[in-house]
Amino acid sequence: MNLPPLCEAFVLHFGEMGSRWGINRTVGQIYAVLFIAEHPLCADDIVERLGVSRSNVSMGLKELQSWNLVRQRQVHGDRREFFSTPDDIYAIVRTLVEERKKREIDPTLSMLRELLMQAPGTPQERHAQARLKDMHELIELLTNWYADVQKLETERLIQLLSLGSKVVKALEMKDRLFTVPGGKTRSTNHNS
Amino acid sequence: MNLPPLCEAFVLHFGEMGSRWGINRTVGQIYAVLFIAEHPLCADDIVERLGVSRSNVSMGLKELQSWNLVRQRQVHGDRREFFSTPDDIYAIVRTLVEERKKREIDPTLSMLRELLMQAPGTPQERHAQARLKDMHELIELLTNWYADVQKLETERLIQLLSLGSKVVKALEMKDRLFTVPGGKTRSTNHNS
DNA sequence: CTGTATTTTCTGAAAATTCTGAAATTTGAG
DNA sequence: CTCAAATTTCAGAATTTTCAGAAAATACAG
Repeated sequence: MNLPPLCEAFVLHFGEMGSRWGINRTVGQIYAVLFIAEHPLCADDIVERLGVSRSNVSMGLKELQSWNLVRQRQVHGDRREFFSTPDDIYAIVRTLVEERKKREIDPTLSMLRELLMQAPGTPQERHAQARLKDMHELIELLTNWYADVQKLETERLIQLLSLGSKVVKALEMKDRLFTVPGGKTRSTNHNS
Repeated sequence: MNLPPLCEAFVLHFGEMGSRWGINRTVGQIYAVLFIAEHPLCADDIVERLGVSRSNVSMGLKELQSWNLVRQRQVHGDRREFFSTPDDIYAIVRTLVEERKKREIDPTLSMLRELLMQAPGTPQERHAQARLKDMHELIELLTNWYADVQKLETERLIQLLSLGSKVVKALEMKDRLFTVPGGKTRSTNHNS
């Protein structure tokens, strides 16, 4: 691997981590190299840095593009294609979450919905449906939260995340302010 | 696979999904079977339902236990060991997040911290460190949010998630209430 | 302690995946 | 259009993962 030690350490770790996700090691490494690169790189730059075959890099880049995690760029006066990751790391995370949702959550949600429509034939199926219903509700709660929060501009999102659970206390205070003294505390609704 | 159609569909899907995570197909299926089971199951029950080898089930259960995703239970007057998933699906998700954090995020954070301590030798390394710093800050923001929110009881958590981004508006209102008219709007701080 | 039920570990075979070099295709300059 | 540079596809080799069945270990009743 043709990289300074610090870069190499990062790339190796990222490769390992990648393989704990569905992504294979090389694809993870390609991404890491692009992430820390000073300029967009062409495929042969990556070959040189990682010491893997040209075809392997080609496949890896194709995979990363299918995830929208790398963009293809033109360098003036150069016929080759160059690749880079977005500079904005928040944008990267948004993409990552979006894509994983699309590939893992959405299909699961449709599966669950479909199975919940069926009439259970046995007590075993009836019980299974009850469990599936719990799972479905939780996933809906989470995806609705995500869909909502995902619309915020980064600045707002950071604000929200920084607050963490303090939000709950803040809202209690607000509730107290707007609730008739002695009346029942107005509960927050549970819709998206 | 010896299961009613509805259960089988769920188990198969879960197995597929499992293999997109690091988990292998059979382990995913074992989990699914336990998740929808009416009672705790012993290893042979799982063998019968999934039609895989006894040894495979043994390995799979061991793996799931290492993730704290299944618990081992005793059935009165039976020498065999039985397994089940927690009833509370929120608890399940908490465990899942906790374990993934432990295995993926925490090691990444230490790696990043370590590399950020090093003195960059080349401009290339200097630039890499800048990128690593961005990544480190974002991960810290997210894990701090998680650490904070994770402490909430489920009821509160649901409340918080249900609100989604409406929280931001609510807080703006609160800010307005407590800000001196004409003064600069007090910004919310960015610490955990 | 003995014998049986149960679980775990081990081993090699089968399956899946990752990866490479070669061949085929695409792209664009001249 | 022609040619060379660049990229992609492909077939099979190398590697890794998964899996079943055998063997070993463990637990426990009597």
